[in-house]
Amino acid sequence: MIVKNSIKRLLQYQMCLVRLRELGFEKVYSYVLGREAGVTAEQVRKDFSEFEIRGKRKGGYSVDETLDKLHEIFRKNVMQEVILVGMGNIGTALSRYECGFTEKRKYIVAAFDIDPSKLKRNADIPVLPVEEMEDYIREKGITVAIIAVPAISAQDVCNRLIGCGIRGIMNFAPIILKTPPHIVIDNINLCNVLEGVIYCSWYGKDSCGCE
Amino acid sequence: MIVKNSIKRLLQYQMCLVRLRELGFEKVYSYVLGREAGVTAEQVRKDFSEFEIRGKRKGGYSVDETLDKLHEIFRKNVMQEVILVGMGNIGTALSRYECGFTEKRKYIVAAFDIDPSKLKRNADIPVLPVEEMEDYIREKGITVAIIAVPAISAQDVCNRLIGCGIRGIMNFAPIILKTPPHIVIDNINLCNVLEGVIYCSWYGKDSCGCE
DNA sequence: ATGATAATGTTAAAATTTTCACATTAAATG
DNA sequence: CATTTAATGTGAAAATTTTAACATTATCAT
Repeated sequence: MIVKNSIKRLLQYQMCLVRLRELGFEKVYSYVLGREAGVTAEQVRKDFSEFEIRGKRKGGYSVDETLDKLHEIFRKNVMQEVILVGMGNIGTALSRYECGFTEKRKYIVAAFDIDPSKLKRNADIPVLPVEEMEDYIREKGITVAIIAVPAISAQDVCNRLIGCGIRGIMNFAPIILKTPPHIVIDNINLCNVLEGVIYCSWYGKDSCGCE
Repeated sequence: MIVKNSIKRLLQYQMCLVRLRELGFEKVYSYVLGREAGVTAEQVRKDFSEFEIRGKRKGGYSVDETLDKLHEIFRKNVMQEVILVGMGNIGTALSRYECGFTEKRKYIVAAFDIDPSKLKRNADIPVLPVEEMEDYIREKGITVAIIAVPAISAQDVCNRLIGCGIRGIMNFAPIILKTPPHIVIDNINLCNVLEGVIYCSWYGKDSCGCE
């Protein structure tokens, strides 16, 4: 299962709205938000319509009300606990990453690694041996995981995660994981993203479609 | 300008083919490659058709020939030099990241940071002060950059990059950069990706569209 | 050889996504 | 208070993307 584009845009809008609020905006028009989020005004209105976010016919959208609605949609009030598997370069960076714009909440509650030298049971985000992974997930009722292990072991890790109740996976291993259809997965292949940018920057507009 | 989906899939195919070759495959059928890459066989054939990658009516696609074609499309023989701006968590991880599956080439040739304590002029990937960024880019003729600075300074960095000839940007700052239409940009908002996965893992299939 | 088979390649259809157009309505203005 | 204005909200159109169907052709078996 793949995350829908409209969901991704909604998250963009959320991010933009937080920033606009910081800048003192109390209301925002679809074309302003569109400009900020890099989409058309029509797209903003259509997306908002789909999720029943309403504005005022002349006055645009209330920043606060819209953010409230978005926070509700994305359950910002509920604690979102996520585990991280693999404390290599990417894993370590993620464990330290604080997103600049969205409201802060606790994301990663524990990390797991196979390498004994990386374990840190008492750190802020404890790094535990992978043997304890399944028990931890079951005990805490975790449902979302980040895979940041080498490609060779990613499918195995994935299977184990699904086996103990994980339903959503953000995967950084450069491999397409095979999962049952109800599992949500987002593959982020950093090399491929870069290659795509390089390709399009060479071949130009026509080869890459839209604007 | 956004990177087209078919380009992204082509890169997936490339990755899968490298792996299949390592496993000893000499030819591959569209449905096998589709399975590996997480798409349908028709999609594979359609994409290959678009880029004039041909197979044999019964024998499938030659792994080597297809990879040659893909390498040509993505100019794997040409050195692809990229610079990195911002040596925080993400930047540092990227500077150390070796993609597991695609052929190795030199990607990041230099990094830039504003913090004097992070500079390392003689490292494998030198970390230089941002003041030297423009000169470096112009001198070496770099055209692609990775932005991994805080959101607050990302637009400024972006403007400077474009000003000295950068045409493609992979952006990790949680903000939509405003760029002229011919600039290629791929925004990777890690928090939003995770939020999207969390959302869909809660609300399930129907809310996230396709399979 | 020759026919059956099993894959590709391509054209058409379906589905999805985005854009457009405009009716609607709240606010501002005189 | 009526009129104008400037935004939203939505249904239809357009564009894009994906899927299906099937004609084509290389291979394999007899």
